[in-house]
Amino acid sequence: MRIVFMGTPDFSVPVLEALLKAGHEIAGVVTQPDKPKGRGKAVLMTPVKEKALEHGLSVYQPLKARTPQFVEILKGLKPDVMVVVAFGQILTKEVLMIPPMGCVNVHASLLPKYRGAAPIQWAIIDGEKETGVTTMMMDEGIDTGDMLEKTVIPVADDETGDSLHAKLSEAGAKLIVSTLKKLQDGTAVRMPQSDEGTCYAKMLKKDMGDIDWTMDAAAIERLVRGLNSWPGTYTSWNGKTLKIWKAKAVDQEYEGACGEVVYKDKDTILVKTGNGCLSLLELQPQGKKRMAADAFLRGYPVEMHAIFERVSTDGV
RNA sequence: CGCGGGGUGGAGCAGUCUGGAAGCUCGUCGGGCUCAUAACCCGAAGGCCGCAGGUUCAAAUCCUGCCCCCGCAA
Repeated sequence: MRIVFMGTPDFSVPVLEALLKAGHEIAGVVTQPDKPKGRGKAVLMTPVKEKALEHGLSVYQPLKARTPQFVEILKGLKPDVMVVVAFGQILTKEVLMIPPMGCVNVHASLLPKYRGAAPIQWAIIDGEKETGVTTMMMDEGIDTGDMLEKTVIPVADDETGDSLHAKLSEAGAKLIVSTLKKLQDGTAVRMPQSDEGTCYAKMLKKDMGDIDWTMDAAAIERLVRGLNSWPGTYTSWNGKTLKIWKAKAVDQEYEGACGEVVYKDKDTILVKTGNGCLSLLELQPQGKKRMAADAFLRGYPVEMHAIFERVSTDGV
């Protein structure tokens, strides 16, 4: 089929590659404009743009895909279908109606659960046992269209945002190929989403990673895993920010305040939380590399009863 | 020219301001103690102090240029 692909981050790349491999004709690739990123001020291409250029595809980077000018461009590409994966812009009805076969979206959750921007991470943070990917026909709502196919993926005990991202991205790539085939054959079955059991996975924000030590240890552990590697979790120690890369909830109670170091040996730091303790396993001081707890303790002798606290002073 | 931290034996750090013997906590290896040990005691190996120039009697330390890593911000 003749396809216009819309996507932006890493998650979209395997899907684009799968479409190419399946022999579809990519009439054009639409991605977000390049923005200054990184430590200097270098303008970086989006991952999708990089991959598209590698394959010699035409790339479009509209500031807004809904402008009349860009709608004309899209029409001119004459796609049979548009495949949208984490594009990052909301498409208007006018855009959705361009391809005769409609617009298919790959979404990283088992809809109708976790509609929205960050379904992968929220599934971990909420402690879901399984999640997955769903293909659907897009409509004007955010992730509300009729569902086509699903793949269920179990959430591992040590799952992180990154690891799940990789699994779902790969699953999505396989699924879209199957879905397109069914659309082409006319064997695709549209299933409307029920409005029950939906929830919205709001966009991740940096300050979500500011650990609240009054929460349950298990919940903090899930937060640490879900926000790894981006945006990451952190706390404040001795007035400096300390990133927490890896931590494990421990079912032990000690006397002390939430955020207090209640146990320490040469490779273990236990911090008291609202319920149970959190064992800090991999840390990163400001300006330093991330390191395992034992390495951290050699260079930064944390004292018993030291206090970890929230970075932001206002209660959020 | 966005702001900032850092590169010192295998690991993590101190020392740099105020030049003048390479240090700390570990790890490794050997030996000892012990029923035993990740515990304890004794001993040893292991460093172009990121790279290149410069100043000096003398540079990890001061000056100049470069490379690399990282936090914030986007």
